[in-house]
Amino acid sequence: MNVEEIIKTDKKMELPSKTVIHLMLVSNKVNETINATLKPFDVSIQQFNVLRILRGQCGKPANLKTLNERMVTKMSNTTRLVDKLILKGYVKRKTCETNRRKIEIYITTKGEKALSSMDIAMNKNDKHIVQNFSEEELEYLNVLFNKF
Amino acid sequence: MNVEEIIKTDKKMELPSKTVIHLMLVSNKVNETINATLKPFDVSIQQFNVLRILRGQCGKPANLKTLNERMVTKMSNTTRLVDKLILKGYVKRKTCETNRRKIEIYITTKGEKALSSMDIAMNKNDKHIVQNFSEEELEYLNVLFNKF
DNA sequence: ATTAAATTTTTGTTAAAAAAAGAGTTTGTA
DNA sequence: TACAAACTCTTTTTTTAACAAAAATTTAAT
Repeated sequence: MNVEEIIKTDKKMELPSKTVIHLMLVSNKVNETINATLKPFDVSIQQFNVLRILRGQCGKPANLKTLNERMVTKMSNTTRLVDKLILKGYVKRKTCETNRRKIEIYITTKGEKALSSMDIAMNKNDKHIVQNFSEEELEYLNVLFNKF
Repeated sequence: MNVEEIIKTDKKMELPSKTVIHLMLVSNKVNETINATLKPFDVSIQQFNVLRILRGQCGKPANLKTLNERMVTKMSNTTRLVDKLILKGYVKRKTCETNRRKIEIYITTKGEKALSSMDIAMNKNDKHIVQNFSEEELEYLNVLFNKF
């Protein structure tokens, strides 16, 4: 992937702008491979992320707000995103007893199993995506990412 | 932005997976700022990109296929994306005389003017996004991006 | 010259995302 | 208690994207 080649005509581009465009190109490319990887499982990236977050809760439920803070999508969409996961039987929803505004969301056994097989495919894809990096480069890339 | 903090619970995550997630978080964050920056101008990121590509053509028209090769979206949507820009008076469409399958797309003077003011806002935003980076770090980040 | 194939763009349909407004619940304060 | 404000979630509406298929034109082959 080479930005210069893709953004041929704008020669006078400053480094910050170039970097941002480059970032977008990279993330679009990566996103495509992730979508393709998850396609056989019939879940979106966001749905996959929710499942992972729920598993990370280790039995403890997560409410919508928590999910949202750890995710990218907008609150209003999280509701329906969870709806879809419920339809698939991957998660369960239950109103919190101590604060009835809150909705507690759990991953089901079925959800955990599905997630396991997704993980295998995703891990393979992740490795493929960064195959041109050495371990040191990856470590440093993560350090740089923290500066955003 | 710190992944560890956001993906708290998954301790056993491998470096490639961690990096990919980190990338997604960063690009989502950056995307949000870009959307916010363009919002006052009432154009989407994609529309902005089309305008930039057209300006880069230096008077020469671009057809839909060319636009598409330099963009992310699907062909079928590029048609409608250009429709929106025409409605705003930012671009013009004209069928090619030598090959009437082709549609030539030009940026208008109004479009160029609008784009100029977007550029100022976007450049400012780009600089803000990478404010924590030194120039060397940015250069190296671009080198690393080329490895994807 | 006709027909088949390829190219370029558009249209229609469906699903997903963004934005804004709304409903129910709790908390704090007078 | 009562009332306002804050919190959490849902609903509705509008945009945008994805996918499949069709339309229009050109190219190539027989």
